[in-house]
Amino acid sequence: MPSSQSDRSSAATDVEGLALFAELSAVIIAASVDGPLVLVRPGVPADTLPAGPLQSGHRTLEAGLRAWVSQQTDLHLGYVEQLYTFGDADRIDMPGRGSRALSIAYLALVRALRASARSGARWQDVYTYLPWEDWRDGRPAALDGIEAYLKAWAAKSPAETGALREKRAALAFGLGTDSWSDELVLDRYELLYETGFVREARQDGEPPPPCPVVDHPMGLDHRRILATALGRLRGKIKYRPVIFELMPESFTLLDLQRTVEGLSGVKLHKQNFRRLVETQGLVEETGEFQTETGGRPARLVRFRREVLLERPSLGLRMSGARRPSL
Amino acid sequence: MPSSQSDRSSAATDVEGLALFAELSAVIIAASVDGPLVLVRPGVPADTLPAGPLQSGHRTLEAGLRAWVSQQTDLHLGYVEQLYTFGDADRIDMPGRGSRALSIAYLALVRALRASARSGARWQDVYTYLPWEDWRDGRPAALDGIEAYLKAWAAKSPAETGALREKRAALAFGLGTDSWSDELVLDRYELLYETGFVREARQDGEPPPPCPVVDHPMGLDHRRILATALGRLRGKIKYRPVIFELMPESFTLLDLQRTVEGLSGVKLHKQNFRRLVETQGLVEETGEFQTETGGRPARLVRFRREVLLERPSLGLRMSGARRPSL
DNA sequence: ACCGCTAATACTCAGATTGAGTATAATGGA
DNA sequence: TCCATTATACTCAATCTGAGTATTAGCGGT
Repeated sequence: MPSSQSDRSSAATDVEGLALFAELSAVIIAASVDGPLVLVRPGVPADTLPAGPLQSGHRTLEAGLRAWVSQQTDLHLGYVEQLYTFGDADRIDMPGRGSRALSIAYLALVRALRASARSGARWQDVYTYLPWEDWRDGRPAALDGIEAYLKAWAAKSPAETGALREKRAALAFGLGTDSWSDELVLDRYELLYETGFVREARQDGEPPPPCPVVDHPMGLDHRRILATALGRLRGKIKYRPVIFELMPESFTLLDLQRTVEGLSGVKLHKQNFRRLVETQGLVEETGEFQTETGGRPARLVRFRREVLLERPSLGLRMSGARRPSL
Repeated sequence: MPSSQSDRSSAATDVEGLALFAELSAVIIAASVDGPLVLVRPGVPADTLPAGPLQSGHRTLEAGLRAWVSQQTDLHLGYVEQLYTFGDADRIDMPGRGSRALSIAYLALVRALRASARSGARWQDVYTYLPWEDWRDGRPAALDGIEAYLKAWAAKSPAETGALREKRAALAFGLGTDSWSDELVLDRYELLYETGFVREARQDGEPPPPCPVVDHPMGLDHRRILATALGRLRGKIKYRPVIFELMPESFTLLDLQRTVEGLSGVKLHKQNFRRLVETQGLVEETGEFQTETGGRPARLVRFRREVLLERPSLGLRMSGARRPSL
């Protein structure tokens, strides 16, 4: 029986007796030419992320996660980072009084794209689940419905809170302005959850929004976890060279740019992007060329691993993030 | 009995039967004129952070944390954010085979400084526990010993790994260069842990480093948690206006600067700091003045809360972080 | 009333960084 | 050979940054 090891205050209620269950879940991201992919286990009511319970054989949480992933997918995880621990009492319907399911979510980046047959896991476009996050081809169509829906939601409440709601929505979705903050993924998701726009937020029988909703179903709170992961990753690539965890050994600068664009969901200014990569010294030439470019052949470069031991904070600050022509 | 709710692969070992115990712990930070303070429960072998077990009455993790803190300290938490979940099997000596203690750590910022009598909790200078992190009065004395110790540690291993170790240490502590990265708190701690410099990393009987070690004892992995919190906070104040969670209703620009300097552990260029705060529109005048400045009276300002609803990413980018005269 | 001390506030300026171009160089295919 | 296409090089103004200098307004003492 576990008991408090350092608590000296008087706990009013049950110090013992909460049956805990911890699940390790992983948002595994890979890059494709069309954008970021996430590994899911396709399921009948909804897709889910690879996950498994924490076991006594796991010396560390990360080791446990790696064990589950290799058991379920044949994939070797490179970069792994802890994302967030979810533990609301209602995150799983009726887990039973006195028991609680925690979910410790991790973000992992992989190079390979071999979907494992062993488990039936499959790579899915990240934006299948978060279609309003992709601005690479201009304003996402899903935003029309969302914008109207949020306006109605704001109008539905008294003036005071209505104005506040309006502001929150405007901030998260850049309404009214011409600025889109790529990192606010979680803020946007939570707004859509709060308003009942995404399906997992609605009770049985509650009507869907009057506009086409394109949120491919995900189980439990997995869409929230995915949103957390995407937001974190979009932030991280700006100050740490994690993007290279997704790239093959050698690649062209355009490959790199496409990968960054896919993740951050916006188009970048090509010349400035190269300038940034070059001046930061993030890559070095391999001496080889990629000829199937459709135009002049491109130098193949590789990540300069030494930068990890030179300056502590180096990433792609995304200068020249430009709005796709409104 | 909890059981996996979404697992379809064959778990090799015990899917059930791991007795879990989750502790909610809090790094509660407040500002004083001399620098940041952390709330601790002074203890005999070592100080510990306020903490308590997750209970079934806690609807959310954050609610549970707030409940424990108000029970133990009379403090009202304002800003709260989840930090990290620690769960290595060996983080507590021998919790028993088949049982595991998780610690879900939170960072909280408070304005008030009333240490609660109810629990005997006390405010302590953050740098009591991490003395090598404070560069406000020039290079911290503790670094002399650390530098020598790390050099010896690197030399102790074969050339190959030795060089790597040297680089890692140089990167984290800015050895050789004149740059100190305030955010690398956790990297530095982990290096000191790995080398056995901090006392909690040493087995019984293992000799302490040959230099004076000034790491005031902290229980369990609480120093690691504190390091995580400080690093996160140092990063966050640069792009989010969280610093104002530590400030009183009205304050002078110098008060604000001192608070930022205390947290980030470096001195800033005064004129540029003000320029930044002003151009970002982070504060507004109250019309009143602070006269006990020792010189010309200073305007009292307050945080412009509206900025939270204007631009999404606003903080004190710490331009003009200057090295204290080496 | 004046002096000197201290800190607040205002203004300056060169160098670096950014955002947004234009210009030129190699390919493959019609 | 011309053309479409992409890579790569170079330019330039606007802005941002780092580091100053200059001026202002209190206080305490004489």
